[in-house]
Amino acid sequence: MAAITETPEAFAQKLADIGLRNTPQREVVYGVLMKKQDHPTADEVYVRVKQEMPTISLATVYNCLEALVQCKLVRVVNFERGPTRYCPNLNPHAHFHDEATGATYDIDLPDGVLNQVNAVLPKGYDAKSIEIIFRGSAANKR
Amino acid sequence: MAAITETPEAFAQKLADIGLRNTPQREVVYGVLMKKQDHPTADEVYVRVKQEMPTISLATVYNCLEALVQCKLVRVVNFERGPTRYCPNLNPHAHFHDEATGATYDIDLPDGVLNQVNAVLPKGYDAKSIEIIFRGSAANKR
DNA sequence: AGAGCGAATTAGAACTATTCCAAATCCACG
DNA sequence: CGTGGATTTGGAATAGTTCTAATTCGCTCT
Repeated sequence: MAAITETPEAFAQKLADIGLRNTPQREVVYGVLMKKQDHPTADEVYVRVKQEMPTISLATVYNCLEALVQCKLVRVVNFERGPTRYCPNLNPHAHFHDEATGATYDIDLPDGVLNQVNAVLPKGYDAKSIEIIFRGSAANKR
Repeated sequence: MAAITETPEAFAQKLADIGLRNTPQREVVYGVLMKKQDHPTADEVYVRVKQEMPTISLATVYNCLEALVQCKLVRVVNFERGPTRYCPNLNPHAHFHDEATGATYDIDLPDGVLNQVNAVLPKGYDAKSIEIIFRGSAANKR
């Protein structure tokens, strides 16, 4: 499931919270991520954004993605060699990587599971976030 | 905990299993990984290996690491932008990434946990492996 | 409305990690 | 001991990302 859709004001506020401005470019980049939640690379985002805003540069796409990550509207996903991917789903979830197709699916995580996993940490370790990645095959999904 | 130390014969056999030869370079690279289990990058491995075998090339280090990954003596670890890291610990374990120091620690995983985590997968998903990454701070470790 | 000013954007250069390539070398087998 | 396939090597090439310097944008303060 997608995160709650942000109003333009809430979006601007999230940026303002960390001292950044809202800009048309940042809105469009965020819009593109929300529209199709498939963990695109920066390059893929660039291609999609250019359809709405043909003058945008790749450097700006990187800048916008970084801004969105900073203000916690987007998460970065790095589970293999190769380009970083971006994920606007903010609910607690794991990623399932289908090795046959290369597709990535979000797996919702019930509250309990993260606590159970967190419990394996020995004394002295304090985790701020937990990331879980499955690899395997997914039968006829999407 | 480290994986059980391989005998040279068992090491050669693992390679042979997938149709690769043993070579001095591959032994040295593996030895370096076993000696200091700190998730080095290919470059770091290269530096360490050169002390024992000054003529080795970086391309060969990449080749050897790839060979070791193929025959499952080493795991690749990719949890952030930047160079791939290599891990010779084959026991089921998670990784804890200390954001303050950049250090990575292995966290042993009791059997039950992986099963519990696996149970969150909806019908149709079949996971061959599960990777768990913690991020946070570790008090006075190592 | 206009000036000033820091933030954001842009294009392209630079950089890093990795892979590719072609030539030289090694090694197992007949 | 010669042949063939695998491996190693150094350098060139590539992919993804970050950096840089110049321009533009858009508040804020008159």
